[in-house]
Amino acid sequence: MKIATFNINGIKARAEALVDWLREAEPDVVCLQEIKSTDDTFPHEIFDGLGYTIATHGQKSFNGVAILSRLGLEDVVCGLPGEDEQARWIEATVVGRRAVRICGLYLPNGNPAPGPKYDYKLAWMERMRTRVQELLHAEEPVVFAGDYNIIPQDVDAAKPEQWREDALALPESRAAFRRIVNLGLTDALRARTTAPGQYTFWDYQAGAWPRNNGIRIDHLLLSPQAADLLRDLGVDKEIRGRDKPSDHVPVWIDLDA
DNA sequence: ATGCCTTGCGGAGCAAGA
Repeated sequence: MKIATFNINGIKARAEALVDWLREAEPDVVCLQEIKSTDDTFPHEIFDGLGYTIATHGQKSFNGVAILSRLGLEDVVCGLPGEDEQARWIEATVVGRRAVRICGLYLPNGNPAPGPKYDYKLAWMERMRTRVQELLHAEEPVVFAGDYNIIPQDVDAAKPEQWREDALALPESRAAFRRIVNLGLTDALRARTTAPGQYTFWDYQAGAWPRNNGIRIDHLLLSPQAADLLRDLGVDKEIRGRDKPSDHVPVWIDLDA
């Protein structure tokens, strides 16, 4: 079961590029972030003939998450428990040979820090931690896939000094991320390699892509039962060099499920 | 240097991203 996460940065602006990538990569499940679309205006028609079932949790202009699946989607839940005006979380169960709970998330950016946006980020992460804890009680395969807006360690940035005061890398942000991971999750990429340079985002500005000034902020965290099924992982980096790309690239895992 | 791009909204220039 190939499961990908991709911050698409506007589904309407990226429809053609997304379909091209789907045809090439053939993922079974895709968690999309920043669809920047309501459920009503989500362009379902661009996926016609590709065989995906789609669940969306959108809002006007900003944020918005969705899950695409070639294996169907069951028990869809939108949003973390508690009130939230921002569409950042969606869950569904996908059944292959094994049933896998998929959580697609778009964690708040949090800049500028300190400030109300940073407070919202940390509070959101605490709400996520509670939900992760609940889901882990089932002792089943669960995948938490998305744009975490967290640079876990200095090795995950080309120029870590540029991010010292940033909400993506502040010690309190990293500690909140570790509190989630330490519930028993595996960072799928770090289970495969300790190598530096595994970036998933390059800013549009200041020639970040040609200079390879990237950061790793898109992650797939696995429950113990999902980690036991991990067969392969990849970052589809070449997508970033195409015309009109998202500033993020897809990250995927293959589970023996 | 809160800009350097890019998208959405709406029909000009902001807000937001990271």
